[in-house]
Amino acid sequence: MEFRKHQSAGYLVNHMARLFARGLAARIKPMGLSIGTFPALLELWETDGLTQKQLTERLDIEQATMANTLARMERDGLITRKRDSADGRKQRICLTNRARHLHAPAIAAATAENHAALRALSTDEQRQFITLMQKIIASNTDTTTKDQ
Amino acid sequence: MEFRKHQSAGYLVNHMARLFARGLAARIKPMGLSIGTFPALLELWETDGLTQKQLTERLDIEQATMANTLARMERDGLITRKRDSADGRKQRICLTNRARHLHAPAIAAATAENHAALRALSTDEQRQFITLMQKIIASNTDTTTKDQ
DNA sequence: ATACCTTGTATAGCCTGCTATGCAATAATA
DNA sequence: TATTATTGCATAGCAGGCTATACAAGGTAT
Repeated sequence: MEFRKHQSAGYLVNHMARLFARGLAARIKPMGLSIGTFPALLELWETDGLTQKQLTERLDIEQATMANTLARMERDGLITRKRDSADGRKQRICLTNRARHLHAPAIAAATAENHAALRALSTDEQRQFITLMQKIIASNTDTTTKDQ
Repeated sequence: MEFRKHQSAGYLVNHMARLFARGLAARIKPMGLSIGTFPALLELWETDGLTQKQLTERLDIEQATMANTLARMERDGLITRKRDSADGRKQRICLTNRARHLHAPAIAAATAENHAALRALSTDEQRQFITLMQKIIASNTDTTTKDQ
């Protein structure tokens, strides 16, 4: 049973994710943002008016998690939710002005955190790292029913 | 503002961590374990009777998080907590028989999950990936006051 | 038209992470 | 020795992840 945590991918991935989360949280807290909203904001900055369903699919997040995240975002004045006139089940998620104005500083913060977190790696190593993660994610994600 | 999530280390790390967590959770659920207990169990399987303080330092987890995790572990019959006779503030964490017997199957589950999650990578790439993560974690961890 | 199925959200309840705070035991100092 | 500081743990409260479940809106089928 020679299991060494520092050689275990799962252990390292978890630890690394907590370190990234702490770092980004500290950077975006001053602008009133928390990390859970970030992925949703990224999607909405690119295409406003997405459905909750579309967000869950694009972000690989469970529907219930997204519903709760959107509730907090609405509470914090980042989004508004409007029922779709054509299909009363759907809710269109729209950014508020506040959220639109946070685009540039939030992206800057995320970029800075990525840079800082990877500072121990050379440019080549950083590229390798990204590529390896993309492979891992692709092979562990069910793409058969996503984002059609 | 050309920010692409699939090129962002932070985004990928978060997604990857959720995938690993889902995978391990599914594998250890049948034995009545959840992922939050795993790091603590790893330490205790190696050296039983550690203090809560020692656990938080070795796992880079906040004290409050560890206190809650240990409370769940005690509730679930994985550990017992005994006050230290020499220093009444400290609590020695000891594994129950149940936890000791879970060692082998739990390690097997974690090993299997690591293997499955990395199946898209060659042996060389897996080594590179581990090494890169170790570098990132080391450069983002404050080692000045840890584990003295 | 009625009954049934599917789809999109919401809610309840839990785990795992965090910060902030309280408190008891010990250590240090005036 | 009495006071103060430090140390170790617990608790409150929240964010963000999950599963299970409820429910209303929209389709389908008889």
